[in-house]
Amino acid sequence: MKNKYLVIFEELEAAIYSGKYPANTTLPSENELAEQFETSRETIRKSLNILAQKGYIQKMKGKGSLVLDLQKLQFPISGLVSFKELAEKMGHTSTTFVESFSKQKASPRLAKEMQLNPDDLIWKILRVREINKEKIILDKDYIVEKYVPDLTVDICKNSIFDYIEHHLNLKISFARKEFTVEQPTEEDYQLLDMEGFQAIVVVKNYIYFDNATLFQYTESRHRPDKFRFVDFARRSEL
Amino acid sequence: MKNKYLVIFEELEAAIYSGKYPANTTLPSENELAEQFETSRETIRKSLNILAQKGYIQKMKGKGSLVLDLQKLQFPISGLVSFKELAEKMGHTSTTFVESFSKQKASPRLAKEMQLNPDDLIWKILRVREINKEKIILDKDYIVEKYVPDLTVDICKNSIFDYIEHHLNLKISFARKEFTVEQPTEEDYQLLDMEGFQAIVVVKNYIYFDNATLFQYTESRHRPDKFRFVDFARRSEL
DNA sequence: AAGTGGTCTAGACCACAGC
DNA sequence: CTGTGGTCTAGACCACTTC
Repeated sequence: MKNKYLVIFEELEAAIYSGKYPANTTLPSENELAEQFETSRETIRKSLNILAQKGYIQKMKGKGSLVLDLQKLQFPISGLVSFKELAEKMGHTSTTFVESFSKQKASPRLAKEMQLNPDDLIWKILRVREINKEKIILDKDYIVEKYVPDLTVDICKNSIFDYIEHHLNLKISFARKEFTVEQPTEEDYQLLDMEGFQAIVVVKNYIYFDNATLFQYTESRHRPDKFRFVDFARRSEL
Repeated sequence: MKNKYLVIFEELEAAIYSGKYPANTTLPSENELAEQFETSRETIRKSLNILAQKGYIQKMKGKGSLVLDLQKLQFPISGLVSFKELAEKMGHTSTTFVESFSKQKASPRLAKEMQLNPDDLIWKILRVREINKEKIILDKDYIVEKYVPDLTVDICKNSIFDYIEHHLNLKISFARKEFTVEQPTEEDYQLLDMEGFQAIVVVKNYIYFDNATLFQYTESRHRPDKFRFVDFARRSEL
């Protein structure tokens, strides 16, 4: 935590949460903040841009940086967030069941979808997520073995993301997500508490490392009544 | 279009599309680009950051800016994109039917959801979107009348966004989107070609101006088989 | 006219990759 | 060691808002 602009961003974020800068007031001007934090204006601007991008403030030319109402806007569950992080944020009791766990050669279909060499091995993991005693999510993970060689069932019971980021020290950089709604398969009916629902929300996730290599493909299948995705989007100017 | 960093972004974007910078090669270094475009490195960095945010490149410390494969990643339909823009991008023939169009006092429920004064008037617009001869999307728009006073049926047949941005010259700034899957209502069955589907994808959209005032609430109801949402997300580092 | 945020500059030092 | 991108600075000018 040494980057000045990140430190300042976090201080301002905390200050907004604490009520030091209430909603519908403006932050001190960029020049004032630069003085307060003993830094240059460009650095302050970097911090403010993160606040804006995350939906804390709205900058207005000639006026100032308006603090937005977090209550009103609620909180985006967007970005790359793992099941575990999410469940904890919501304060739910959750359990993960590892239904199957194996290492195998990629099927031709998968090899194509993940752009693998034909002899690359992949981990194939099937997990069921239970929230409040209901089996609601089916996660199918396909992870390139050569990048994440020492996977175990125990790791899968917790967070694979956590293991990759903190134990292997690999940086997850970006992901492409795709949302669709499909007919449930036999597998869905068998493994989840479908309660008569005849649709399933499928989130396909292609996850990339820092160096732009695809290392994981995840298909998350959610019971439709329990699925909710919130996004905070800024209008791109182009 | 006078901002240097935007001009440079667009040139680089075009160059990537044209094949001048093929996938899996690196762009010229920031110093080289600064020379080429006769500008400072910080300005170049602004342009490159937009490219990265949009998924064109991946920056790697010590190495360079890698051009990503657009074919592989496909294109995100994310952000705030109107139905019309979207249909045109996909190359589909599309029609919009304005089912109803009225100005009225906001219902208590809506007034609360949109944080309005009890005597504010709103436009209420019901539109059905037809793509390839199938009625697939039901759009319910609620627009605060005092911000957009002169709405007409003709405008609704085209793009309301377009009207607001280019004719009223108001700046749309950000939106909060929420995706859920629900049971279709009677209205859905009546107005859309539901073909036996028993679920509907509901996208709730709260749209804000530049000055952080909420001016429009839109509920877009999609037939589940025709719904697809793609997102390109960078891992936030916090 | 004074204050605000938006852009741009020319330089500096750092951490990291690769030879 | 050199070259890369990442951070930071101190200043400048501009467009916009407010008085």
